[in-house]
Amino acid sequence: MNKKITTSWEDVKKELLKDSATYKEYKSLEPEYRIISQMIKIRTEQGLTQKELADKIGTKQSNISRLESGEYNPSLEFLKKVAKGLNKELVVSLNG
Amino acid sequence: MNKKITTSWEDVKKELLKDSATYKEYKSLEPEYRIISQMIKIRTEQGLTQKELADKIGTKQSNISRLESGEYNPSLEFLKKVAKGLNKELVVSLNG
DNA sequence: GCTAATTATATCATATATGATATAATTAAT
DNA sequence: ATTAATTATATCATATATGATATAATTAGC
Repeated sequence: MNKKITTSWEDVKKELLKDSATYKEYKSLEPEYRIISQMIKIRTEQGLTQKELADKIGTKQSNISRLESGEYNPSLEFLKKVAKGLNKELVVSLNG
Repeated sequence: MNKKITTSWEDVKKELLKDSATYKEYKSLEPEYRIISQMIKIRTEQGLTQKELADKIGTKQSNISRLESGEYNPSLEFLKKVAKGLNKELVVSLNG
């Protein structure tokens, strides 16, 4: 009836990562996380660094990082600016 | 060579309206104005007043009015809340 | 026209986004 | 492994979004 009692750090990390993945998947359902994922994807596809993107739109690398972290609630204007820096158009609409 | 010198108030108003329409058309190209127009349309189609919508999402009528006026820069969260009040999903993405 | 309902505007308090700088942590290149 | 480049985190100052209340203006029903 005994399960393993000692737990390696690797096991812990694996567990943490699983939780993290679940959490991120959960979060990815929300529009703000979807748009952020899309922005990161496009930025990297274009071979842009955060700093380069920041320069293009007149802000700082740390602010791009903050946006991409998904830890806050950006304004429409800011998203529009970033979209422009990626040579994309921001589209916002209602579905359902 | 003379054009009409006296100008009626109606003429002025017509001119102002024309400018206003042009301005609104110009503004409507921007995503924030598109989404706002869509929200107003859906709200009225659903027969909801600003107050009713406000109550549903825990804010005040004046704040809905402010949003619908298009005179400021809403956050993604706020748009999401309003979308939810309209039983819709907010969709944000990059095009182009 | 009068009244009620709805929407718009003004204003204040507060929370929070944004810009900016510094620096830590991570990743890439050699 | 070291160094350089990139990204993440922390923090501060400032601007602005949001909630709230009051009231004006507009619109709808009668």
